[in-house]
Amino acid sequence: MLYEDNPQLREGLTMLIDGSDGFEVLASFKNCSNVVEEVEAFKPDVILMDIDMPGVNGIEGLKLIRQHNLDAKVLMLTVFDDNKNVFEALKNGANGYVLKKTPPAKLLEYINEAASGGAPMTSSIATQVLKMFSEVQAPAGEDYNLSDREKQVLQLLVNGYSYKMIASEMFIAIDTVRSHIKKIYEKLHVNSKSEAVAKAFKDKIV
Amino acid sequence: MLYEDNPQLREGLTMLIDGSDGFEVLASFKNCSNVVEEVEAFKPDVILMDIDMPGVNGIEGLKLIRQHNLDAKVLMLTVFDDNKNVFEALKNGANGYVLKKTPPAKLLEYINEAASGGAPMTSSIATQVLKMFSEVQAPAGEDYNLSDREKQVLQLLVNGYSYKMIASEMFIAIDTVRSHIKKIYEKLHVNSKSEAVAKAFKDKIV
DNA sequence: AATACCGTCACATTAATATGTGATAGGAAT
DNA sequence: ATTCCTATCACATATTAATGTGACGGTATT
Repeated sequence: MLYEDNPQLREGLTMLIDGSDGFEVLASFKNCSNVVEEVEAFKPDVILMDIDMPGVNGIEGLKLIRQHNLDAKVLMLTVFDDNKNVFEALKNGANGYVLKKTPPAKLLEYINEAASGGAPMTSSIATQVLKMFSEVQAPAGEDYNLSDREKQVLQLLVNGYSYKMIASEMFIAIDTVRSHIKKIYEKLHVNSKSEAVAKAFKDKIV
Repeated sequence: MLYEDNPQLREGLTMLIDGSDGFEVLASFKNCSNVVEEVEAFKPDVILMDIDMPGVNGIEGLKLIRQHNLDAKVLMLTVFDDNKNVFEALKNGANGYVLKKTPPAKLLEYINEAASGGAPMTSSIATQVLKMFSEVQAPAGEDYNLSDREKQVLQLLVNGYSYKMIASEMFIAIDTVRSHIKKIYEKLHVNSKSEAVAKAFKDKIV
């Protein structure tokens, strides 16, 4: 099934696919404004989905399809490999992401791959995807050198414990808790509980 | 360059690669215990890196290579496509991830792809990668129905502002800040600043 | 017109936090 | 042997935060 606003490209793709053994275009549309009904009606194996369409675009269409738990494979098909759309598409459960400049033979291969549970991606996209992964990585930034005891106190702070509760949880005096916390603040360069908690999350200390 | 502990496979790969036009194995090793020196000495374009090796394994080796900013492409080569290793490898900057069962011709193609800046992946791996993306997605959990003003206050709390500071930042009385915060606590089902801050992070409200 | 929020402010009280200044003891490193 | 760090505890004080109760005007919905 095809979603593509450009009539020429839509026809071109239809001819390519219909003209190939084992492939058939069930239907094609110029945007996703009725995507749910259409997919339910035609039950395609694979949907070629353009992103940039007037009206309801490809990303929105993809979301709708996934929200309704329709089990078609969705292969995003677009001119640009801009970071934002790639990420949006992938995190919303696209099954692949290929550029329109893909040669026809390769495109058919990709459709097959998507149909059989693969994840076809143009290599420039795959590279981007990998880059996103390595960027997700912990910034390996400052370690802050929190001692074990300090980490433990911070953990309890994050969990919303008061000083008193921390003291009884750790079997130490409340004043000891205080001094740990003071040390933590120094090490994290903050001066309030909320900042410490926020930093603990941001820097993945906890 | 090859890192592979199994001598048979090491030789087999060497023969395959050396026997192919345009390919050459510079060196091969049975683990990564001296990976940094070796990579610096041979300056390979692409490294085929087994993961499961005694001593310093492939993931560790990859980390070492990236820590030292050596610019070789690293293509992970492994028997299993287990989730944990895939994720570890990718987030540490692997350039590709292929299974050992890949047919020889395809493997050479993958090496080429890696060398030219691509991101070759066995399709089962690519599928996993996509799955990880969609899992990263916000759980679209509870909305908590915070009003605009409440969100703003929460944001400032997260940034470590005191009530007084929030009041002056928002040009409202400190008592108004108090009442906003009380409302926030009710909506988030918490009863302290740190819990609210923690929840704000966990549920990506901010 | 009644209801339900939102956003604003006030007063009062108790609990918790932040900060300063020490002190003691044990372990690790030089 | 000395220094440095961790972990523990104490006392004191000022600031903040949490909670309760109540009020007023505005907007949106029904």
